[in-house]
Amino acid sequence: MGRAPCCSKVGLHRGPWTPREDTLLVKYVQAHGEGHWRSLPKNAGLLRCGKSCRLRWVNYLRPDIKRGNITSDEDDLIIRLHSLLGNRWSLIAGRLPGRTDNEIKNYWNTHLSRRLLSQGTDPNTHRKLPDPVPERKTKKYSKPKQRAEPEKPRIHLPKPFRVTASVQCTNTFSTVSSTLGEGEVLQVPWTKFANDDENGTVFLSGYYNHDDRDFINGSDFECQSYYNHLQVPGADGDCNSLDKLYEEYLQLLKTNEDQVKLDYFAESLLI
DNA sequence: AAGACACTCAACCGCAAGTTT
DNA sequence: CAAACTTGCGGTTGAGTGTCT
Repeated sequence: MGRAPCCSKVGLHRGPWTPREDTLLVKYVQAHGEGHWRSLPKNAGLLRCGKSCRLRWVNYLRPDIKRGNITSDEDDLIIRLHSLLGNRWSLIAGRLPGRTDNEIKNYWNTHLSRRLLSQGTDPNTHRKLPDPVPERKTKKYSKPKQRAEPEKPRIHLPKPFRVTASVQCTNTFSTVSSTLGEGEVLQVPWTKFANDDENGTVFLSGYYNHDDRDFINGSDFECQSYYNHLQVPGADGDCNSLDKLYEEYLQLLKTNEDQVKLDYFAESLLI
């Protein structure tokens, strides 16, 4: 598959993964955690290169992978994020819990870019084209059958985040939590104070546990602690951060001629 | 029924950025 | 500080499968 190997990896297994290899990889990562991909194959008894192991884990074996068709809401979000971020697939995937950058990239290339073209929009610039390109008649295609996999809980591991000084505290957890299912991720936007030249948003992630009606993994705790530490004025008063961010986001989309603002916003999404 | 074509997506690559020595 | 190593990203490829003729 793909191109010829860049270097000779004599004796290494290539191509599609076998169930046995998958099992070995999953067991090893469950026991030792992610990382150390270079030494992983040897330790796990796999005849694969570390890169291949990482890719397989990240794009297929991770327990938080969301299988199934991409919903229209996700469609919409991908298009909007792409208009802001371009082909930064990993960033876009970071906003879609359970989706991988590879999946979104594939989906964009096979569905969305074509659809935008047919709607008269340049998929690269998101600007109107003079002449819409008629959509190719797509044949009905159903996904090839995947190996049967046991139902797994959807857990979205939070991405590392950077918190800069002077962050506006919000209490959006309760606002959003009612829409979350067990184990689903919350990504709460925290807007920064605009008391310096930086505009931006920091996304913090956590899990919502309906039984405890609380967030786990410490993110909210850490943030709260951080706020307490900063003693930010109004730290417990503003519950409308999500709304504000969304409005801000819509405004930017409406005025997408203003590339500077868009770039600013896009930059703020960069972790 | 069979071959040609269309389509999807897993897996590959090279490269850049980050980290360690 | 530089070299070596590791990790992650985006672009690309082609095997496998569905649909059409």
